[in-house]
Amino acid sequence: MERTLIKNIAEKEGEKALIQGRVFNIRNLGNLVFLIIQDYTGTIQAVFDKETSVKIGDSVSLKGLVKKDERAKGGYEIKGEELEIVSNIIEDLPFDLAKNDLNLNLVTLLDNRPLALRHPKVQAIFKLYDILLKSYESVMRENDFIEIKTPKILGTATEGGANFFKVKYFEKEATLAQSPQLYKQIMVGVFERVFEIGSVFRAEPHFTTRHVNEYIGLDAEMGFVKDYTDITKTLNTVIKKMFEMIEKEGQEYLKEYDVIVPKVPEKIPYIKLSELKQIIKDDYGYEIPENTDIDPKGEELAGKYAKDTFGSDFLFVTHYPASGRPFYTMPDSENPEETLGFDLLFKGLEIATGGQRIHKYDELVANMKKKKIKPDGLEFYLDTFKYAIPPHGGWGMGSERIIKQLLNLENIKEAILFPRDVKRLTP
RNA sequence: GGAUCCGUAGCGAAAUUGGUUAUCGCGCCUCCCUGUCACGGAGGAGACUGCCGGUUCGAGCCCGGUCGGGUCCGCCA
Repeated sequence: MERTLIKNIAEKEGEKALIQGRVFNIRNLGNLVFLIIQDYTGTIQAVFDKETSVKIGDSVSLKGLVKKDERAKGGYEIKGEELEIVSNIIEDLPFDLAKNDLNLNLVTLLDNRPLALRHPKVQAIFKLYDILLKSYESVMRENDFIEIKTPKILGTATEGGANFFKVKYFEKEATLAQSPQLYKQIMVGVFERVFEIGSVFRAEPHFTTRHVNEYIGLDAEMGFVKDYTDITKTLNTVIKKMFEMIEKEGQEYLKEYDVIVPKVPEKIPYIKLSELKQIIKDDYGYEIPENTDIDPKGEELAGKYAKDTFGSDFLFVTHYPASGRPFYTMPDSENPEETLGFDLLFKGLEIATGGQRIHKYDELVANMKKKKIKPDGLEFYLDTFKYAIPPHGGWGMGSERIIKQLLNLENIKEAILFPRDVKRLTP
């Protein structure tokens, strides 16, 4: 008999069906036993009138008559006839998967990740993440970007500094990519519009709920931009489409978290960093020191400001000071102390960073000198600019941060299957 | 890296000011139950309170050390 997926059970009404899945819960009422069976498409109740030796967690294959029954969740149930345990647990599960909420400490959740992922509410995060990745890919393609994959093992750190991982590479020392930055810029000179979904490695020893040492970046780079607003406008469109797709396709999973997908404005409000700092000080009484980026408390207030003033969960913060931005960032011609770099905040958390880049060779070399960055190992990148790269720019987005903010997760690690942090290298 | 907090059955928590046998819920085991859906009921097992040392008549609780972890800051997506 061919397997019937649980989501298709209605098609088999009145017939005998074969269901394969895992025993999610057992409710034993004596001479009436309910088994809740979970496969990758959903759960269904099977009724047996004899007690079996089956245990929660076992993988089973069962045959029975599919009946419509209002008393069962979902309206259908299976009158069980044959039950075969195809793989049995040899140890009791360490926590109760059958409860509505798993209610585990983060450490327990992550230490037991393969098991915890069997819980529908945990799975919902990754179903939504799947939609998110798909939506990014499709909206980028719609806008003529082509997908590229750039190397993650590099000879030179992308952006200098000490926050990269060193790896042994045969006789040489290599580093793991901190971002696809240099390669995506090079590719602007080839395809003009490119995007990448790829791993990013950061060796910073951070201990926060929004950082990990490996994450998936949603990058993009585009050529022939008029100025940085071409980039923010494109990102605005991309985010809007992504959220629309998540809302359309993710209802089943969103409701697990009681979440309403926020409306992305047609035009996400913009504000210069310097003005934002002033507003946070004047309106919210919180002072951020000069010459620094906004701190987490400031970001939270910026989110509040965007909501209060524009009714928006999103806010572009522009014109970051040159001192805090990487060497390839285009300075503002009206004020070289500031750059044409921006951040995108979602509910008070930075989810993307981007900007216009320097496209002229001489300016790039000069800026590197100014920032005291040696060109050693970066020749392949710099040389590209000798051959007329158009004005361009792009962004890098933290995919897991979007999910964290969307579902109001306490920790970004909940949105990563197998997160890597300072303390955690397994599972 | 700095600051701060926390380690109590498999899981999640409680334990008054230092006081006698460490409590509760879930799970587990045995029994009862033909419409449960976080099933219900009765009974039972399961903990050297992370580890080492100290103070005290007495330590889960106070002190020192050690190991493990969380959160915030810095940094960033």
